[in-house]
Amino acid sequence: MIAATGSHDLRQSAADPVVHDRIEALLRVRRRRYTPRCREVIDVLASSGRPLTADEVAQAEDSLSISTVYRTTGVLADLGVLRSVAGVDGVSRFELSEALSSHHHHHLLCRQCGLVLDYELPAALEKALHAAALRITRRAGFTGPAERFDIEGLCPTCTELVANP
Amino acid sequence: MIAATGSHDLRQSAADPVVHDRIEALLRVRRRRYTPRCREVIDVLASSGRPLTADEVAQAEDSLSISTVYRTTGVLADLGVLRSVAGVDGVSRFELSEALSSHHHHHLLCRQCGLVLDYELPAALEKALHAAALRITRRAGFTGPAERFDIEGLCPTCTELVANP
DNA sequence: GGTAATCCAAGAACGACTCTCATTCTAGGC
DNA sequence: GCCTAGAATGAGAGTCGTTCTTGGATTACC
Repeated sequence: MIAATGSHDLRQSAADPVVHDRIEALLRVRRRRYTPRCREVIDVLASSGRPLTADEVAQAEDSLSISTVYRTTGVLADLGVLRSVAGVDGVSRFELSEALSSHHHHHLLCRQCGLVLDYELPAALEKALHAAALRITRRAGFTGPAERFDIEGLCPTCTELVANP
Repeated sequence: MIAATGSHDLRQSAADPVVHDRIEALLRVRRRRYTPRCREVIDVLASSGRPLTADEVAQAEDSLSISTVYRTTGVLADLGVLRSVAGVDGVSRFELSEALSSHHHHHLLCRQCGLVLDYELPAALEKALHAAALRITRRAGFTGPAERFDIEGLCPTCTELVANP
């Protein structure tokens, strides 16, 4: 399943109330408040069908300054609420962690404009990949592995632009 | 197979003469010289068992200034001689393209220090992944896909550091 | 209501990378 | 071997994404 194909717009719905509750609980443990700014960052990311750059998050909400977005995403990433996605354009993007968004997925990246979309793999293939990743990390002495099956290509918009410049 | 496990040192051997010849031919078509600096960049990358940052390349050869490394790697990446690898630390690393290094591989990344190592997947799994990637990109309207099965974790050195700070 | 902790915005600082420009090198013609 | 045009080089300035700092605003808790 592919989210936000073609156009680069954001979805309309905000984050599930349960998601907010879980994040608030996590923050409480760390003695941090679930502030309006923090909630806004979560809502923007939850309502987008794809990982967003700090700049995109700040643009989506007038009340969010760029430094607030960076600070908040940093804290939330530390807590495991957000995941940082390294794009091919050197700009990092943020998305809700899989534990909160409740669907395991990988990324489809455009090597021209840096767009990042989500997709899901068939369960059988996912299982085989996971087993292979475990074997490989163990052999290399790595710990705490997480695998990513990223696919890089040209998005429809950039493909069109290359064909008809 | 894992290259350069544990210690982060570089291999000793330089690039295969055939590799140099092929790169020189590619550069000639573009009216560019295969200069000593350019050759040094290739040698450093070919003799390393893992992708290197621009800084690491410059450090490996006293005669290479950082701007020369960035300029040269840019040209060589355009030609398809080098591949740029986006690390988890936001620093890009370079390696010989698979066409030249003649082994298809993926990357093992340390989320702490950013180290990138190479590894190879069993052929059967590689084939299944490739087929899945084709299906997914076609459905999303992407073109020219290239898939990457990156595994992220803590390298042995960083695992040790976390255990005994 | 008081106060201590946290949050916030603005802007400075930082670092990776790119660009600029004066100098050096080199291929190819004499 | 010498000349010259054009490519390559290195130092340093500039750009841009990201992080840090600071001083004031807000909030939780008493």
